[in-house]
Amino acid sequence: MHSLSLQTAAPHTGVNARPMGGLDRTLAQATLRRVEAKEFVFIEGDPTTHVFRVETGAVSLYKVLADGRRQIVGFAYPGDLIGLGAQGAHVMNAQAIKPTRLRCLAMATLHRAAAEDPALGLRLYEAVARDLAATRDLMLTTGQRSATERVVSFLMAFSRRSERNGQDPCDFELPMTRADIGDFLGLTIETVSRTFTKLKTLGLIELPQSNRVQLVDLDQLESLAAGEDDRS
Amino acid sequence: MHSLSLQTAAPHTGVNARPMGGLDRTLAQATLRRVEAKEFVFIEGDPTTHVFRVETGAVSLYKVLADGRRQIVGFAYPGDLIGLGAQGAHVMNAQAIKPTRLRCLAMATLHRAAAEDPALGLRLYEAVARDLAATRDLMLTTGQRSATERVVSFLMAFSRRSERNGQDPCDFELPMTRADIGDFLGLTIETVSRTFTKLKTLGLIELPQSNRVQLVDLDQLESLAAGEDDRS
DNA sequence: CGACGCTTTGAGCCTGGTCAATACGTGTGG
DNA sequence: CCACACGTATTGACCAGGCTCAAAGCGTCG
Repeated sequence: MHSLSLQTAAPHTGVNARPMGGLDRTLAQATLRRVEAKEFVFIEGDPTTHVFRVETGAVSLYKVLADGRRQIVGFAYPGDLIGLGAQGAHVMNAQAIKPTRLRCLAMATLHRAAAEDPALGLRLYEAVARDLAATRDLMLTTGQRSATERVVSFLMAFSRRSERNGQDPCDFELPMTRADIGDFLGLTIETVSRTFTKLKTLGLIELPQSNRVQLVDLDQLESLAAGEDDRS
Repeated sequence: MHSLSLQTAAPHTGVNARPMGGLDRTLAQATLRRVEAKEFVFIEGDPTTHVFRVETGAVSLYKVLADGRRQIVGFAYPGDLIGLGAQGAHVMNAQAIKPTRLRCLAMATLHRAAAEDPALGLRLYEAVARDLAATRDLMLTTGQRSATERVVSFLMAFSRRSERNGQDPCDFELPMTRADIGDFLGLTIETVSRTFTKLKTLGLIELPQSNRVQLVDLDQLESLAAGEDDRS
């Protein structure tokens, strides 16, 4: 059980903080910060002074090219840590996609805590490793799957995440816009939208509102997602 | 300087082992393993018993979908560590792309060494963080860039890597096939090949042999790579 | 020399991008 | 209360970049 971590996940980067032990205690007394939708938590180039844990809300993590093209590399939801793994300066942007509350943990504090609690260092290591695994899964998706496969994979991953959190895996609200989904999956807004409509027409999903999704035919969606790599 | 790592890099996943301190000592006496081209170092699902450091040769790291589509998430070159960050079982395949020698380090040994040398744990953490950064860079490329931009980015990254290793940044040999490059960049063999020919026609590169590349016009290539995200 | 693996090149097609118009929802101000 | 504006989403028509299928080239090894 000293095993180095790594796990599966998907539109869930940012690291899930399941049994975070000592970290929880440390974070409980960390200062709370509120950010509005579209407000930045940190920006590329910012010195990495803090690590944040999302308490409520949601945050998008992305990189941009000089000409503005944007790649969202992950979304962080309640329980996820963001800002880990950056050395000196952040190499991407973290922007809230809805009103969000965050626990702010100074790097210095984190290091102090890690020095006292050797298990904490391992925890952080595992957190980053999990992020890495999620990012690679995403790469497999954006690099190899068709538009429909990508969107369905995304929905299924979100569904699993819902379930993990004890919520309905077949009826959830997407906190992000079509543009966010597109920049996450490497598609345009239009393609994302068209794909949603197609899935609705096929009777596989329902869209009571544009941000609310109901998965109707899980089996068929599963098969549309195509070739869940291996595991599972 | 307890700062958590993260750095830039690109077709260079697998983690570069610059000043690896205690790890070097540990690895120096680790057993050596030779694998032929196309031989596997480990396969998805294998128990993670060892971590490997590439001594000579090159290894591709990839995930596959059920239907065979393949995404190479990185290449490991001499000095790079592979197998880190996996928990219990490997989640991808590591396959040599040319005759390769590896140092094999048992997980148990690694943990023992980490217990004695606190800096080592940090090192491993940084290694994984660097991998994560490289993977995200790659995501930006495969998700947002055009075929030409991808191929040129790839070549430029390879060139930088050559330079880091004290070799000619404008004349190098690609150890991988067109298929590997394609599966790395999310393109087909044909597109990769056509793009190479196009760059040659434009007078930006030379291809004395299909695996040997000479970069002729660095400036123009640089601009073709388009929007180096931010840094730099 | 022939076989095999890798690469290059060609022709045609299709998925997804682009450009553009319209719809929808919410908040604001007259 | 309605008109309007703004941001987001949907839909349509068209286009093109990259994929597919197919046929040669080329190098290497037996």
